[in-house]
Amino acid sequence: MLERAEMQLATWNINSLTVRLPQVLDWLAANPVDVLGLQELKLVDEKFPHDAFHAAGYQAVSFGQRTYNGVALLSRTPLEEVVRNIPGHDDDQARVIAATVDGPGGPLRVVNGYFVNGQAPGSDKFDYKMRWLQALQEWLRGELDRHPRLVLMGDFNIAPEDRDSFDPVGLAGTIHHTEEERAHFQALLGLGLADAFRLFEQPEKSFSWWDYRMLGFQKNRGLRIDHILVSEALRAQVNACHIDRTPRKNKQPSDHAPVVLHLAA
DNA sequence: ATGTCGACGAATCGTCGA
Repeated sequence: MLERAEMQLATWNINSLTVRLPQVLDWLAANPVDVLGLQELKLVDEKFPHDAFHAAGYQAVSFGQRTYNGVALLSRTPLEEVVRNIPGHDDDQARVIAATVDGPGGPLRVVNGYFVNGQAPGSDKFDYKMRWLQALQEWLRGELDRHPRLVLMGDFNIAPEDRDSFDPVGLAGTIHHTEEERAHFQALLGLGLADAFRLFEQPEKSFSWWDYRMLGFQKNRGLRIDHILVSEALRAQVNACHIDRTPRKNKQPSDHAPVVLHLAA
């Protein structure tokens, strides 16, 4: 039996799987990761393209909804113990899917989330974001007890620090940048999770999202809001973490770039 | 503040969300 040198996981907000399926398949062909978490499917489970992913070597579990939100996990190996949304937290928006996969050194719990955007501080949507983040944190506390080897990935819609924003001064206090959102991000780290991207030296102005407007990508006016957090039990196995900007250069790109995690076998 | 997208309904654009 051939032993894999490494396991790779990735997260990508693809802003409509209906539109972006060809790009996801192209990216997987060039980047044959073991696990991929997708956000903003914007389609119902009945329309999820299982056949296309299966042909590419992936099985998938999805949690979709019409028009908005929707998340999925793709994996080369079986996805077990699938959980949809935050247990005990009543929510009519499809934002979380979690599953257990075989990992290097033992099973790996993968939690994939499309965190609430929150629109603007003071809005009802911001209040919902705060409640959602609180519920996530409380659920993850137990989830980490049950599954010490855990990865939390997704579109967090939070720029954790000033260096994660193209304009930390001008955008101070606005959505993605508020103290309240950043406190929630720190609370997740306080559970024993580490921001895998920051375990390594990274280029300055590394971002994962750029507004479609105003030539955001061309001017690198972006935010780092897509993250992969790893539990303490996994930390020593993290070999690398990087953002792949290449799909953002394509025609008809998602506004987000994939983030990739390398785990040592 | 926003020149872009994408989904939707019911128009071939207006509205919403991001």
